[in-house]
Amino acid sequence: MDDRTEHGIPRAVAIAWGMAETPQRGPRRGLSHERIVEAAIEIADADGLAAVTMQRVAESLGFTTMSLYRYVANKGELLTLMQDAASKLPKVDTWPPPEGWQEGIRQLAIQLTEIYRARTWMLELPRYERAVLMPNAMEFAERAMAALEPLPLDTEQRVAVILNLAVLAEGFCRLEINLAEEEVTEFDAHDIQLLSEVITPERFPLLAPLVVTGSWAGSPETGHGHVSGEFERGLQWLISGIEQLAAQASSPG
Amino acid sequence: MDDRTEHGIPRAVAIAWGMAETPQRGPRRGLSHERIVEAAIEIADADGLAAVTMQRVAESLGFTTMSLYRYVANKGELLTLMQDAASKLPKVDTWPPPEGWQEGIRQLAIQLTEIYRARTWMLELPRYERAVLMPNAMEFAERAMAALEPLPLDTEQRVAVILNLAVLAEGFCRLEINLAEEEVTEFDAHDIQLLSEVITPERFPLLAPLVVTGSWAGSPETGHGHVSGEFERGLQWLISGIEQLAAQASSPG
DNA sequence: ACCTGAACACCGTTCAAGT
DNA sequence: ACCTGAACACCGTTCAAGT
Repeated sequence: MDDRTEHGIPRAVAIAWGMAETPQRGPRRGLSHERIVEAAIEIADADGLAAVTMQRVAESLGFTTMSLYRYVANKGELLTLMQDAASKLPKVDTWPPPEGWQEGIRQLAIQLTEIYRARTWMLELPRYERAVLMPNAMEFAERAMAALEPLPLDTEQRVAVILNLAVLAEGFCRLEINLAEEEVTEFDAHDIQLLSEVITPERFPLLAPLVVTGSWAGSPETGHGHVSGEFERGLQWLISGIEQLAAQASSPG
Repeated sequence: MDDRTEHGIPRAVAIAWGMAETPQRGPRRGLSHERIVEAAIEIADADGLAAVTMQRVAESLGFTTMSLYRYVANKGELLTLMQDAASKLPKVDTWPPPEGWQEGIRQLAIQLTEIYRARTWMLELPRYERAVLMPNAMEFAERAMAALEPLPLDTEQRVAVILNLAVLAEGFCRLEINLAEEEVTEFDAHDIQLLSEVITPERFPLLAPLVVTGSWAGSPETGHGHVSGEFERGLQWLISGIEQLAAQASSPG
């Protein structure tokens, strides 16, 4: 099975949109794309992405490993489908929110971070196991477009807002998880003492003091080491940048 | 070999700073951390990250696979070391640039994207094979701090700028590579026709028209599909956000 | 058309042994 | 202390065969 359809569209995109025909004739057909993806996500949720092997996914469904290959060209395709399925935004009663486009932007950003934080395995997926044209990525973009509608921006500007929003949210989640898992967690005074032998004021005049005080990559006990404050600032800069642009656009000259 | 030192510092960090003692006594010692990392990077540059196996790295150095494990606790540690070694910023004559902090910020962002674009395998590294305290990450932060020095910001604000800068640059490189490799490259009118059957104006009233015209995930022939314009906008929003903050700080009240 | 079973060509990593 | 050689416990994926 090739991982492209007869067209330029990746097979995973076609499957996600339900465009990959799975004919009804023949034996049992106990399996389906949906069931396979669902089972894989359950395993990732429970035991992490490394636990998602073709064997284990199949086993959890009561089928042979090889039966999966009738539905999926390779493991990467399955991962791409998992990524999209896990990206489903929460239902909202009214959209965009009446508080204004800034609130809409902010809510979308927060919803993205909640998705990633609930499923950190999503940020462990290989870079290429994602596609722009998947249903839930489109849904995100559509909601963002709706929130931005009252603004006097051209298409490219709107697209830029959406991409920056997504990049910021994902990037800071990644950073947050890295910091939580890596060095920072178990830092103590002794470690900092040790690091300060190489991170000297001579070599890092501006940064060395911050490392010592814990302001840079600091430990949780110093009140740093979480990065959500920096994310909110970035979001605010994005929003005020858009405000400025909108003001220019509506009063030209 | 454990992947932590006796302290909370990850072994990879200690190695990168030259704090992991490799005693001189004993047989040949033909190997070193530097040579191993260098060899691994050469392989990644030539044949991609997937080609970097312990066997191939060792082989390219003329040693047994297992000899590597005397220097590196596991493959992940090697990947972390590769990440940092490949993150070396270009030498600059004068820093920060005399044109002002905005130019400094911009130059740093561009330098980051050039590093990633030259070595796309860096963006394929698993999320956890990165550490904040590695030498070249520190060097980046130090340069950014130097560029920001004239500004009346507090420490947390400066840190926020640096993190947003890094997140933006990396995120857009990732996006750019995804778009180049994935669906977009080989899109034609027929594909769009096919997609427009599921991406309908009913379900995606604002986005569907953009997909048809190629403004969203468009093909190169329509002039879209590259994302550097959106990155520059984000960078500009970041910069004007900082300008605004700085103006507030210097004229309080 | 759907699923199975056996086999292949890899991985990273262990362990005990050599010098 | 440094390196080797053989072995282990996995992977994803192929292929030919069953129903």
